[in-house]
Amino acid sequence: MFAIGEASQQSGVAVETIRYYEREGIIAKPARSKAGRRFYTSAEVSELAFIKRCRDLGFSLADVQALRSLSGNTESACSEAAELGQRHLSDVRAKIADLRKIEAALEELVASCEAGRAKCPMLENLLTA
Amino acid sequence: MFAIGEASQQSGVAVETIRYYEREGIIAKPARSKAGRRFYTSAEVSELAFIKRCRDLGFSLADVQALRSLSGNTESACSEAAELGQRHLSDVRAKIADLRKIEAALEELVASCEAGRAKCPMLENLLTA
DNA sequence: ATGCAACCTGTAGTCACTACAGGATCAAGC
DNA sequence: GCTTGATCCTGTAGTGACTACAGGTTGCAT
Repeated sequence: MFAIGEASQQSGVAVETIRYYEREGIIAKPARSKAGRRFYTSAEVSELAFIKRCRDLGFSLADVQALRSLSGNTESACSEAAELGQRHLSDVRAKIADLRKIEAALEELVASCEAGRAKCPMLENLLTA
Repeated sequence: MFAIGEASQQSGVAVETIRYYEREGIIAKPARSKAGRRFYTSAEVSELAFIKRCRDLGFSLADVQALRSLSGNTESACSEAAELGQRHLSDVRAKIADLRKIEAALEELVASCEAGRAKCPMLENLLTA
């Protein structure tokens, strides 16, 4: 059994975030000491680590819930998980494409900028595009 | 003078968002009709369009404020604007790099997934990485 | 006994909107 | 003059996923 600080260190999820997950019903309420302190089993710590890995991959908490419910259900879980992953991958690619457009536009804008002019080409562009 | 709906259409900023910008002090309070309806000059509509262009490039509202204040001040405005742009460009590039890592990880995870197996490799990976 | 780190609850703040609810006003057609 | 429907108004609450306190309690080491 691990106190919340230890669970945090082992899972990589911040203490405040663990409490937040509990409040939001994303994880089950853990055991408590007589004085009211939370204690986590190693299975619960692993669950937090699972959530962390999913979040690091950019899955929403709703997706994480869905993935977690799949991990119990062996029947066709894999294709559903793959679908969720695929959909998220598409989102990520769309975001990359958007950011690349922004990157190109910013490069052009910044490049057009030379110090000391009366009128800044970057600002002019933004003002009158 | 344009009503808020027209100002919205011309600038591309949603009506609710225009009111939000006013509440937050990002734009000045516009003229009002006797009945209390907002009316915008074409200069104010251009200002909204400027904000829209900046937001579309991913600048924060704080950055937009900074850029706007620079557009009045000709002295060294350009180099400051360029600096702001450069910094934002770095942020964008960092985000792209993050998303590319996520993209690669997701590709691998999804590729490892084949329907019908008892254990889903994607879920296994997420559960026990 | 004392100090301090770690824990507790509860609330409010972040960012940039977005979505109502519940009502007032305006312009156009009949 | 009346009705209809679009547009407008204020004010508040919700979004996602945390993060940051304030103000207090507990646990452990010295």
